[in-house]
Amino acid sequence: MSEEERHHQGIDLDEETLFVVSQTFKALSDPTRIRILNLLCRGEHSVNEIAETLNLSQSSVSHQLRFLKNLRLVKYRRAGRTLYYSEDDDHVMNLLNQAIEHASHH
Amino acid sequence: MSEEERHHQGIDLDEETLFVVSQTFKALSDPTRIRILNLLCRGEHSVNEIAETLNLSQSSVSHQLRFLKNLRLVKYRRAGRTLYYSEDDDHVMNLLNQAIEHASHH
DNA sequence: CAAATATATGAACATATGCTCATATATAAC
DNA sequence: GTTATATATGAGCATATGTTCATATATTTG
Repeated sequence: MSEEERHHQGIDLDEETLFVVSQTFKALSDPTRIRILNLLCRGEHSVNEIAETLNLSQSSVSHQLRFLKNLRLVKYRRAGRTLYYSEDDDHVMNLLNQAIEHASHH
Repeated sequence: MSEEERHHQGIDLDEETLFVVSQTFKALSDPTRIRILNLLCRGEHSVNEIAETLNLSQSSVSHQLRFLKNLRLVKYRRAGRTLYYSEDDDHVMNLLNQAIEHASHH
């Protein structure tokens, strides 16, 4: 059995894979972060735009964006004093969209 | 724009969808639960088998199985005094396997 | 029924998490 | 430089989470 095939069958996950997977899902396990990522699906937004659109405090949004940035799920570009955040991980966004798609059909 | 199309574009998630999605990912955000689900990918296992195979306490496994059972991610069948647990949500197992597959290629 | 085995459960505890508040930093306009 | 605006950061707090320990429940065996 090859290395790749074993992954599909669910045999002993190594420590690093386990950590990465759990961290990834942890990022998607909070309603606020889901709403932020879901908003960024539509395109880039500044911190204040996110806060106003989702009715969250500026501080809360900034903290969550730092969290998402550390996991490289979002990135930003600066324009003057405004930072425009956007998504930065197609694979994770794909997982999120699959889950939303599945959950919303009920 | 139709209801279905809006989901793909990421506009306002309703409260229930948000809750279901966050709960689903929360289930997948813990290393112990990931290991349990990953083991159940290979077929049904009793509580003690899971505990021994993954080197976890019986109590911890039972608690986590209750968690997973409440979310209908696992089910069980009784054989005497032994309960054999197995996976019960193809969609979520699919999300997990995608993440594992992606993470393990690094 | 009693003893043994498999699993479930509840309390307690330490740690993690997400928010708010206050304040700091950075850029722009004047 | 000073002021205004956009964002970041750190402390503090309440709640959530995962584990262990002790014990309860359920099923089988004798």
